[in-house]
Order: sequence, then structure tokens, then C-alpha cells
Amino acid sequence: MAMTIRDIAREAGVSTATVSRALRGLPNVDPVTRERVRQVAERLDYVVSPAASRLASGRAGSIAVITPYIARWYFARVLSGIESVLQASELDLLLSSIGDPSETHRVPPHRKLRRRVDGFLVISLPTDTEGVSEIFDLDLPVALIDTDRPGCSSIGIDDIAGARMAVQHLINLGHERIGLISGRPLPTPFRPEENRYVGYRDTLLEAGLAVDPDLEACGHFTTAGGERAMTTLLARPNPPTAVFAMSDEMAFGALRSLRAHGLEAGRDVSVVGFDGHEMSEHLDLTTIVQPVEEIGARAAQALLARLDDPSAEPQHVVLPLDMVVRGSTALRRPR
Amino acid sequence: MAMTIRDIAREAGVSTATVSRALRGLPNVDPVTRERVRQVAERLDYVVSPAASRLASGRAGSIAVITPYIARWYFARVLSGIESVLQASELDLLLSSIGDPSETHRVPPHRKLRRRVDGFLVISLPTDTEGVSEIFDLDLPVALIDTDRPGCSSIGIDDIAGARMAVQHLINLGHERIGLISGRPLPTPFRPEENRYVGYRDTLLEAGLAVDPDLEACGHFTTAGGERAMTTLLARPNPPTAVFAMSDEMAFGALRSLRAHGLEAGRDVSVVGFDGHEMSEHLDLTTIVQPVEEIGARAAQALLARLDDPSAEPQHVVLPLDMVVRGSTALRRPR
DNA sequence: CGGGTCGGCGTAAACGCTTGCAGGAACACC
DNA sequence: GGTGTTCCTGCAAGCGTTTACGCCGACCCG
Repeated sequence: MAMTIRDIAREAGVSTATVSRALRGLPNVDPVTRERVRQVAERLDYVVSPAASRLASGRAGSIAVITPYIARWYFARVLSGIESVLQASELDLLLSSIGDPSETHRVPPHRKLRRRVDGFLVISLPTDTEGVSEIFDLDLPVALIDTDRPGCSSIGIDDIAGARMAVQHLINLGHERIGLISGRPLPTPFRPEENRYVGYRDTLLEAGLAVDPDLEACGHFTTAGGERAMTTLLARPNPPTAVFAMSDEMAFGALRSLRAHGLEAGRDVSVVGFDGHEMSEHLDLTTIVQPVEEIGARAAQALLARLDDPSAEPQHVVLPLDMVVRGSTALRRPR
Repeated sequence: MAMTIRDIAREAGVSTATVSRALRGLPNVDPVTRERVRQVAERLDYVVSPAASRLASGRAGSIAVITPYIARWYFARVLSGIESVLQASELDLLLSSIGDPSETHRVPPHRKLRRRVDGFLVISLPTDTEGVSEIFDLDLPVALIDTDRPGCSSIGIDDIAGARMAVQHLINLGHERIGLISGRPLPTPFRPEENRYVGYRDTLLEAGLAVDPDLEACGHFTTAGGERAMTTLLARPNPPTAVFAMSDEMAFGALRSLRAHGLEAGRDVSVVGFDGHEMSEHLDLTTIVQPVEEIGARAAQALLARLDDPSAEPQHVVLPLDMVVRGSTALRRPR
């Protein structure tokens, strides 16, 4: 049926070993022979059987991406960045999402992935997540996005610095009651949330401002959640005059809540988000911009680097952040 | 090093053939034997080598998802729907994106995927796209989302009906100059755009309204593009009083443009979008809602069905649409 | 000119499964 | 008690590569 390496060998007048070496670009092949083999393979439209190749070589030829969500803005973009570098490699990109804890029917990734990948790319997940923690025992290279672990490459941003930038900006504008819209209830095993909280808290403290639990609410990283959180904060006895949201999508919800209350973002309450979501420009939201696709791309590169040189040290990459100031933040107006 | 099927066979006191059959749930195995083998495999923490299994069986054990973009709202959600059903199957999900035509360094998917998948899931891509058209020669099952082709399953929505619904809604509100924000310049090989245009045009014609090229502009499916398109339309000598945008994201841009011109959506110009993007609720946008994740899920199911019964007929699924009316559309106010 | 090196190539043994075929036990039926 | 059936199991031949090892000739150098 399909071509095999033997057909190519016969046609090119060499052994299968030579075909294998020629096609994979191994060094010890006469350039002339190599070219001839190439031509024959091309002419007969031959591609190697990955199954056979993997069995014989012991390499899986794939890397797995493990992510909590696929459809959410941040994760989709990181994934896109990963794919953009992996597509040029020989490796297959296996996609595996954890999904919500509510989806109990989900098969934990490590069960599905055993023996079928050469490395892992994990997005945002705490290293002790069920179904994830097991992959570290496999003792394959792992690149971690948004978190770290000894022996693994790690790629991310400085969440503390990002949060500090946001909050300091609000302080500079004269705000003193600065609220927070966080993701999950703290403490959480998710590193970015934890660190953004640290940045928020420390910046307030250093400025001599109070850290008031009454100024904090959870938005669960959704727009609807952000709206609820802002509404909650506005209902407090002494509401904040400015708010730092841990994600743009929650900030969008916050903006919506403000409008529903007849308040204007910037003029009445300043809002700063986190992410650099395209929509933030259109909603005139001040935000901390992170290079999301690049995070994915760099993580993939780090993993590839360790794959073709297993003795290479794990990389640790911290990507720079930007703040884009827009109309949603403004000088605090005296009441 | 790693366990092999022989280790299990020895330990369970059976042949490797029986282990293979027992573990894969083939019928002709004594339940007692099967259970014993299961236990041994469990105890020794054995998982089959996919490479060996694939080589021996001739099945690739994977399906490929080919998509133009990963990060865009629609595609990320479809992908999520696909993954949610595939994760429960034995098959690996290989992700491959086409990317923008500008990214010339991209490897066309059919080259990467030859011999390594059992089927294809193609999102939105015209069947004659370079790098995609070749997969049909492979003569593997294919499920097409948003388009169709003889011999392939197809999953999508009735774009014509969706556009009709949107435009009829605007007509019912008294609008007579109804603009269009399309994606790429028409004609385009992308089926949804073409059909939404047909629905738009025909509904206007049936209502005795003019189809005026001056009322049409391209928004390239981005928010920024939608904003430009709306701005263009507003600058026309006789601008529309209502606009149908082929996607919510473009509609968001349109809303933004209106605001920039001091106009109010609904009151001054009605806008209806297409998709059911979460943000549409928060921007008070009337929209045609499509079940995006379900589209992905159903496509995956259709493919799986053909995979385990190759004699099965291709499925053709058309999923229902909803219109959600919000503040962005209102009765036309006499000038 | 002999011995050593090296580059290019072939031989053949894995790699770890699946599956067609056949054997044997158990059972049923005439 | 033969003759079929049915059910369970084992044997062994693949599946299509990769790679350790060895061979051969060319080349270099003393």
C-alpha cells in the first residue's frame, strides 16, 4: 500500500539505513547520495511512518500542552504563541485541557499522556494540581508558564511588579481608597493571583495606605464576575475611588457596573486592568499589558531547547510589562 | 526500563496476545482472565506504548484540528468544544493552525500530518485552501465546520437564516437604510461570510429595500476593523440608520465608532451583531447567538462516529440560532 | 609502502505491540 | 459416542523504522 523506507532504498540503490540517515540529515552521508535519496523520496511522495520511527527511536515526537481552559482569552493566546513556534518543529502539539473542576468526567492529563510525549508545556496551573503533579515523576522536560518548580523551565511576567505599577499609578493620581478585584478567593495556589495581590498590598502599605478587606472582591476572571465585584465594592459603606482588577475582562465588568450606577470611569472611579486585551483600547481602559503570545512562544522555545540538548539547564524567562494609560484612570476629584 | 506487554503477560500467566485483547476490551476474553490482567497492569502501572500499538495496528490514534486562527474568539471556542469531546476518547488531539497568509514560514498542515492522523477536523477554512485541499486526497474521514464538501461530514449553522433574522429585525423596527459590516471583501471563499451576505441582501430585496454598495464596508472580523467600517459608513452622503455586522467583535468596533461620533447605539443608529460573544451582553448589543462550543463538540462527535464505523454516512448538522434583542437596536426615529 | 584514521555504507537486531490462524477444552445435539 | 459449535487462548509473523557494529576503500603520514 503505502511506501516504506525499503521502497525508497531499493529505488535509490542504497540500504534502508542510508535512507534513514539521509532523510534525517544525519552527518555521515555522502552529499551526493543524500540528494539522490531526497529526490527519490520526493518523487515517490514518501513520508516516514511516525509510528515506526517513534517505536524504533524511543522518542514520542510530540509535546503536550496542558491548560486549564482553551477558550479564555489569555489561554487561547498563549496557546497560539506556542503553536506558532511548534509548527515549525518536527513535534506534534497535543492539546489537553483540565477544564473546570465541575467537569468530573474529564480524564486527568497524565493518564492520557504517559508514554506519548517528550515534554510538557503547562499553562498557569499550580504544580500540585491533580492530574498535573504526576507529570513531574515522568522526568521529562517541562516548561511552566506563570509558575515555577525546581528542574523546570519557567516563563512568565513579574506579576508583583505589574500590580505595583497599576496601584502606584492610582496612588500617583491621588487615590487613597484603592479597591481590588481579584480572581478566586485568596489564598489561591495560582501564582499570578497571589503575586498580584502581594504587589497590590505592598504598594499600598509602602504608601502608608490602609489595606482594607472591605475594598476587595472576587471576580473569578470573568466579565460577569467583575461586574458583580464592582457592584459589591460600590455598595460598601465607604467605597473605593479607584480599583485595580487582576484581569481586563473583570475590569470590563467593573466598567459596566459603574455605568449601571450612573458613574463614569475615570471621572468618578478610576479603573485599571491587567492583560492588554484588545478590547481595553475600545473601552478606554488603563491596563498593564503583558506579551501573552510571546509568553507562549518563549515557553515553547525553552522546551525545544531542552529537548534537543537534554543536558541544557532549564531556562527562566521573565518578560517585560507595559502600562497603557487611558481614560479609565484620572486624578482623584475631591468629593 | 519501562514495562512492556511481556512483563504483564508473564506476571498474569498468559500470552501477550491475551493481554492485548484484555486491556483493549475485545470481546473474546474470559472475564476472569481479563480482570486478572487488568489488576496486574494496574499494579505494575503499565500503559501500552502508543508507538508500538500504532505501528502494529496501522491506526494513528490521533485526529488533527486545522484552524485558521487559535486565539480568536470564535476559533478558540470551537476548539474548546472539540477538545471537550475528544478528551474522553482514546485519540490524541493534534493542533495545527494555518495562520495568516502573511506568515510564509508556516508549514502547510498536510505535510506535517501525513500518516499521523486518522481524521481531520477543519474549522471554517474553504476546502480549496492551500495546505488543506490536499488532505482530501488522503481519503480519511473529515468533518468540516462552517462549510461542506461531498463525502465529508459538515457542521454549522444556517448563516443565511441568521442574517435574515438580524436584518428582518431591523426592518421590523422601521429601518430602511440598513448597512452591512462584512469581513473580507466579497466575494470570498469563506462560506459563512458569503451566506450572511446572501441573507442580508435577499431580506432587503424581499422587503423592497435597496441594496446599496454604499452601505457596505469591510471590518475584517476585528474590533478595530469594525470601528473603521462604521466610521466609513457614517461618512457616506446618506448614512444608514441601522447596521448588521457579521460578527460581534466588529459590532463592538461599530459601537465604539458611534460613541466617538456622539451618536448613541439604538437611539441614533441600530446595530446588530452575530455570534453571541459574552461581551455583547455587557455592551448591550443585539446579536444572533450561535452555539459555538456545541458546533465544535458535534463536529468531533461526527468524526468519532465515522472513525469507529467507517461505513457510516457523513453527518450533516445544522445547529439552531437565537436572536437576543438588546439596547443597541430600537425603532427608527424619524429625523 | 605499511599502518592508522576516517568517512560512507550495509547488515541485522531490536523497538513493543496487534492479529490471523490454529489448537484445545467444553458443551450441545443427534 | 461421534460431530459440530462456541469460547478462550497461544503462536508467531508482521508493522516500518532506527542504530550498534562492522566492513571497505580512500587517504594521510612517517
